Amino acid sequence: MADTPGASEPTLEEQIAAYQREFQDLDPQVEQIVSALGRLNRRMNVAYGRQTATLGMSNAEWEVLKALVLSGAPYRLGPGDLAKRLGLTPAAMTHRIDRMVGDGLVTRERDESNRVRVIIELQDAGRQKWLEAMRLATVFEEDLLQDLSQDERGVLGEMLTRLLRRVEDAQPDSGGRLTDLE
Amino acid sequence: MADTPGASEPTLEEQIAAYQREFQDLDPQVEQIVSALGRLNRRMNVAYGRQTATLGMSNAEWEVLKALVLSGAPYRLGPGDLAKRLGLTPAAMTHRIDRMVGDGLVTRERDESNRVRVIIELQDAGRQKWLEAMRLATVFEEDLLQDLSQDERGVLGEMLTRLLRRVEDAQPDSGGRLTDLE
DNA sequence: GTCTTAGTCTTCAACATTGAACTTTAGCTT
DNA sequence: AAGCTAAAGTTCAATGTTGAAGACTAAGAC
Repeated sequence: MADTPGASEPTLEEQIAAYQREFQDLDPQVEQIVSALGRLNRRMNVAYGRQTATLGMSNAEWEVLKALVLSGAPYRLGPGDLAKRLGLTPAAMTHRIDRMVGDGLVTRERDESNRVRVIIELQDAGRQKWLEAMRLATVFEEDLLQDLSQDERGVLGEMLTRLLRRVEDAQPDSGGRLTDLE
Repeated sequence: MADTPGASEPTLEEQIAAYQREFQDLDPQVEQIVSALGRLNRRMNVAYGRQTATLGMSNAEWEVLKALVLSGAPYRLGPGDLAKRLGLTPAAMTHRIDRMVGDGLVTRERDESNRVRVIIELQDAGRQKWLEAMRLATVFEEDLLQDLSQDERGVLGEMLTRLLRRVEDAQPDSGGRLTDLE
C-alpha cells in the first residue's frame, strides 16, 4: 500500500529506550519492571479472554465465578461483596448478575434473615464452567513460567508478594475503579 | 447493622489457600505468581487512575498521550496504530480522539500523501499533561519498589522480561481485546 | 482505463459501566 | 413506638466500547 510510519507496537526494549529519550530523570530499571508488568498483564488477559471465549463465556463472567468459588462453601456472596472484590460499581454488578442468572450459572435470592440483603449463589453449572476455565488457565500459566526454575519461581513469587503488600497496605481496600482481572 | 458474612476481599495468602482447597492439582508457586501479578496490576491501575484524575484527565487519555510520546518525534500516529498499541477497536479510538481533539491535547488531520490515512499529532498541551503525569507516576513507582534492593530490581526486571518474551513470541501482535494499561 | 481487491477510518446500533437518584429494610434514639 | 440515619440493591440517564456495515482511497489485474 505504502510505507507504514511508526506502525506496529514497539518491543519492550524500544519502549524503554523511548522513555529514556523522552523523560530523562527516569530510572531505567524501575521502568523496565513497571513496563514489563503492564505488558505482561495485558497479554495474559488477552490469553485468558481467548480461553474463556472457547467455553462460551466472557472474562467478566469468569471473574464472578472465581470470586464465588474462592469464597468457599456455601459459595454465596452479596452483590456488594462481589462488586468490591471485582472492582466494579454495584450497578454494574446488578447487570452482570442478571445475565448470569439468565445463563443458570448463579441464582439470586433475598436473604430472609436480613431482607435488605441479596444472596448470589453459585450453581453447579457455574462451578463446572469455572473448573473448565481453570484447567485451561493452569496449562497456560505453567507454559508461561516454563523458562523459570523452581528457585527462580520462588524468588519471583516472593518479590511480587512484597510489592503487593506495599500497595495493599497503602490503599487498604477502597472499591477502586479501573477494569482488569485478577 | 448485622454480621458481614464473607465480606471483604481476601488477602493474597487466603486467596491461594482457597485455590488449593477448590482445585487440587494446582502448583501453589505458580498460583502465587499469577495472583500477585493480577492483584498488583489492579492496584497500580487504581493508583494511576487517582493520579491522572488529579490532573483532570482519565487513564484512557493518558494511554493515548503515552503512545504518542513514545512514538518519538514528530509525535504522529494514525488512529489504527494507536488502537493496536492500546488494545482497542478502531471505533473506540475514533471516539477517544474526538474527545482529545476537543480538549486540545492532539490534532487530527488527513494525510495528504495518502488520503485514506489520518494523522493524530500530539500538541504541546498534550505533551505537558503527559509530563505532569509522568512526574507523579515515577514518584509512585519508586515508592512501590522501595523494599527492593538494586540487585533485586535487576533480577525482577530480568525475570519479568523473560516471561514477557515468552508471551509476546507466542501471540506475536494480534490486536487483542481486554482493557488495561501498560 | 476500468474493475476488483484490500486497507483505513467512521458511523451506527447493541451492550456494559458509571454516578446519581430512589426504594426498602435495619438499627438507634428518644 | 415514631422518627431518624445508615446500608444494600436496583433503576435510570449518560458515557464508552464493541462488532458490523459503510465510505473512501490506493494499488494491482486485465
